[in-house]
Amino acid sequence: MDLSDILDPLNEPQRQAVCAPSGNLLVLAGAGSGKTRVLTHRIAYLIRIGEASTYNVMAVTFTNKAAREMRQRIEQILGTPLSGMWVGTFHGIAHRLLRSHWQEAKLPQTFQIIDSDDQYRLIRRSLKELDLDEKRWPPKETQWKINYHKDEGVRAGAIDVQGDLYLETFVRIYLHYEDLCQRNGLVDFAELLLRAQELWLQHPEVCRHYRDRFRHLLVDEFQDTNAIQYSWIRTLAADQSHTFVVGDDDQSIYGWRGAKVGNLQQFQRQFTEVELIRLEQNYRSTRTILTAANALIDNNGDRLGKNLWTAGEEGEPIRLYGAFNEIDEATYIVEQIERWVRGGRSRQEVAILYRSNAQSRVIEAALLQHGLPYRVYGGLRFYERAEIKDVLAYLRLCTNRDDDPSLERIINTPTRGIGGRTLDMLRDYARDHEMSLWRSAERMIAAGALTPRATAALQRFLDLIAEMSCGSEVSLEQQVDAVIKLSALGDHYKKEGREKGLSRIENMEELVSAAKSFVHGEDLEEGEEAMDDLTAFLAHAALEAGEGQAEEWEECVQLMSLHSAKGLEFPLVFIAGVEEGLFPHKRSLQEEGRLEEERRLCYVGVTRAKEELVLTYAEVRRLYGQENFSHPSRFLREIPEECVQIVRLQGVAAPISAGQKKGASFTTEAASTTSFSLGQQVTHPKFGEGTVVQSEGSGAQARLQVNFDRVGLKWLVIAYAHLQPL
DNA sequence: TAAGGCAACTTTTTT
DNA sequence: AGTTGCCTTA
Repeated sequence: MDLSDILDPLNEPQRQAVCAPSGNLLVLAGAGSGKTRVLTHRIAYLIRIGEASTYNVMAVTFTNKAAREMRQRIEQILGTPLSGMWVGTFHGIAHRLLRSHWQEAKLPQTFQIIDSDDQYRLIRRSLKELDLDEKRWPPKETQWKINYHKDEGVRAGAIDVQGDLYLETFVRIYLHYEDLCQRNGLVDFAELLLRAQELWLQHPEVCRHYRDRFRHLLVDEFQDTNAIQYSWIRTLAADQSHTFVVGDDDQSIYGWRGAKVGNLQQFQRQFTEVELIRLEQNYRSTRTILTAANALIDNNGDRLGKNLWTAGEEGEPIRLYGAFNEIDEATYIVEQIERWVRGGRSRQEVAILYRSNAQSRVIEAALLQHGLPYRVYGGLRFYERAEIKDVLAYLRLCTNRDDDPSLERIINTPTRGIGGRTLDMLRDYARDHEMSLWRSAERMIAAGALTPRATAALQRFLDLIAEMSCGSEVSLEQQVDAVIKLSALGDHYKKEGREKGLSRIENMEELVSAAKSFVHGEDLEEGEEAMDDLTAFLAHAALEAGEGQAEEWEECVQLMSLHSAKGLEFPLVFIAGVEEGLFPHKRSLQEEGRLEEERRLCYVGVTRAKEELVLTYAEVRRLYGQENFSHPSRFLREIPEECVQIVRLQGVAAPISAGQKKGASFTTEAASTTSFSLGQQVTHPKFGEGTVVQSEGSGAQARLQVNFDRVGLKWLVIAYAHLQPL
């Protein structure tokens, strides 16, 4: 048997992992150490040597993108399509199970998946129905709490309130929400996993079936699994499956949303005879970058331990630029990118990373000013746009009339004379008679319980939906098209103003073509043919929200948060805003363990860089309309000096003219022969070194505000302060 | 019913 | 600063 195409591209530890005998394996894969390669080659290997067929393998990832890539790469190696193999996200696979076993899972066959926006609306509705004040029960927080419990595998009924009034109320909300979902046939993201887990536990015969089948389980990014995901895998694996887990505790950055780094250790303890393999050879970054990354992460305790190394070159030093303000910072970054491009390199190779999305604005402005094309990751995705969600709501109502949230969304969009009064009456009726809004509308019309005007408007709406639900005779594409035409959403959005309305209409057209190219049923198994095209399309829309922008991303500088940069790599990386308070973020300092997570985030950022890394911070940053004075991040001190080249322009005022409204590059000649300018480095006999950040007054009263490295902000009268320019 | 004004937010994000 | 959701007013 020829295994060379699978094994030759691997180094020793990688090969060990790929060829390990069937058992439980934990691969601790450092950044850039070829984790995906190991995963894909492992699967290819198992199939090639006949240890498993595609039918026996389940591979789980966190994102659809990762799942797609994995499938693609394995197919490439094996040169054959992978039918029967389950490769997908936790949620995607759970969904698939629930579709096949909707009865055992106690779901209606037409159940639909709701995204967090839909969930938010449902929770607000629950609060309203329970007569609870949103001030006391902020919907966002309540939503977070419910999801937290679900992620921990805890149902409302399982919470012991112990006479705690607050907790008791929370449980009432949680219960009500669960009830609402059940009655409407709706399943939120966390519910998918929880239901799937309960399906295993309550139906051992179902569980046994899949256990026998999936003798090989592979899980990517294991450090990101939460409690329910872990126990789901644990339940499925039992002691019969071989579980191959890949992760990196140093890249765990999602603790704040319930991910448990501890699951890596837990896996080691709970699964039988876990072999541990470390991948430490890095194929991505220069030695300098790795030295910095290693030193940085070494400040975290409680690690599984790992040291990245490379056979490659030392490379350029990491550059550190201390900007005067965020505008100066952005200008510096853009100038450096221009230099890079002048040197014959491509814009696509450059990424600008930041801790919080709000930072992108200033950088975008600078890029725009210099005519550099860029692309910002994050933000609203395709299926999350209002107009798309509107169309989807119509479609969902076509499949399931009892979907109240969808009905509420579009009953008066576009406006058709069904106002708040009518809706309130509908809601009351629905609640009193425990039925859906749709049925209530039918009944109330029949009973003549509404004004003639409202009755007519409602009837028109009911007829409209009936007209749209032409059933399975027409194609998916035609149905989507019909909904858009009949709903008159186009006209509705046209009123919204030229630019915006036009793009919304384009998006709706895009949805039609998405429906056209949507193929469902390629890889169907027994019990799955029950799902019709429309249901499958709606599930797809909910589970895969789509790309941020479908626009061309060639030759663009990439802007994104540090979180979304995980898993990517770029020859030139900027990390902007490396300041105390911003990175590490001040809100992470309150909570236990969050600082370590921030450090891991920094580690992730640093290890994105292949060739060059530039870190920047600003002395003054305007954030939320407030000027903030800050200090370089502690993380900067944790990077060895010999890796870093400091590029602050000494003794010369930073170029602050751009956008600085008043006092641009002022001087204070009157008080002293020495002049100071904003951003200038100075030294004080008592306070040490600092930066001039603000000025006030003139002549003998002229004062300067200086941000000192050691003692922070001070106002000083120039005439007495004995400041020396550095 | 629709528009306009005002107050209250503002870490990170996938499914 | 800029957005977003809520409430008032026409």
